[in-house]
Amino acid sequence: MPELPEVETTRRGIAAHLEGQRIRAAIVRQPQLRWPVPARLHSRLRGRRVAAVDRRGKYLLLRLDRECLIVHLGMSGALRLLTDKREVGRHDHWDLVFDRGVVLRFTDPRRFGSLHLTEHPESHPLLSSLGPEPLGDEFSGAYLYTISRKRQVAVKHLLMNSRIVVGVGNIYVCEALHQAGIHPLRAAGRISLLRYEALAAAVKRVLGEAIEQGGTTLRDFFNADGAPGYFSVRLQVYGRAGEPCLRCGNVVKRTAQGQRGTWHCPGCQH
DNA sequence: CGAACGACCTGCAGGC
DNA sequence: TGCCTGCAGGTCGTTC
Repeated sequence: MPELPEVETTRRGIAAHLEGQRIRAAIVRQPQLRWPVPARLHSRLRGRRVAAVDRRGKYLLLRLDRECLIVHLGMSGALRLLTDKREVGRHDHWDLVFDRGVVLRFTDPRRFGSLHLTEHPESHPLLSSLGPEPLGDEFSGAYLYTISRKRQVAVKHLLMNSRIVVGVGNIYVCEALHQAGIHPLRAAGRISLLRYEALAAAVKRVLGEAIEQGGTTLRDFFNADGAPGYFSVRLQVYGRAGEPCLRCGNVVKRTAQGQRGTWHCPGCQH
């Protein structure tokens, strides 16, 4: 499900409601996620106050007074804020219960999501070797150009490597490469600085616009209020195999790159 | 070191 | 109707 815009949409949906609130209970129904949920979560969290809700790449950081909860939504995960009693579904794996009946509920059919509790998130193994944020100043055409020299990997895979840059998943990498006119299979080390500047700008533009639209809902993404995102209608290539390219009119192609689908326009991406 | 691939898990659409 | 296959927004660990 979620790439950076969906995670950021979730963060914005829950932050103001949770910051300053105390956790009254933690309920774990299914501890077998991508990694086992920390043991004795309830006793470790009860009474703790949420100081802030931050994001690093696709990880949400619920900063408590001392420790930090690291939440990843995996492929199909979502967090919702519930303000009234709601029936517990088959994939509702954990809840954090706050005052006045407010519940933060994690739902994840495929269970690729995760929950960690740590005192030092910045040095946590999951976060310590992440690359720069795509919307920050460190991520630029010059950065991509420098880091990609002599690398044979396809540029699509370079952008999806979280050590290079975080938060760029399969939807938005296809969209950004299309906007920049770059073929997804092109070797990363054989792309000019000028084209990388166009690509970095495209990444920032597509992610920024998707955040404005509340993310992309393909099947099952919903925000903290249970509403879908509205970026789907703006997708230019992702999922549009056989349809005309909206820029040049050629037929959009779907290919397989590794195990995953890649969509591109043979007419305007080289 | 870089690159390729399998692994984790469930749900759904499509073909027969 | 039911069974099978392939596909789905992520990313870690293993192998070459």
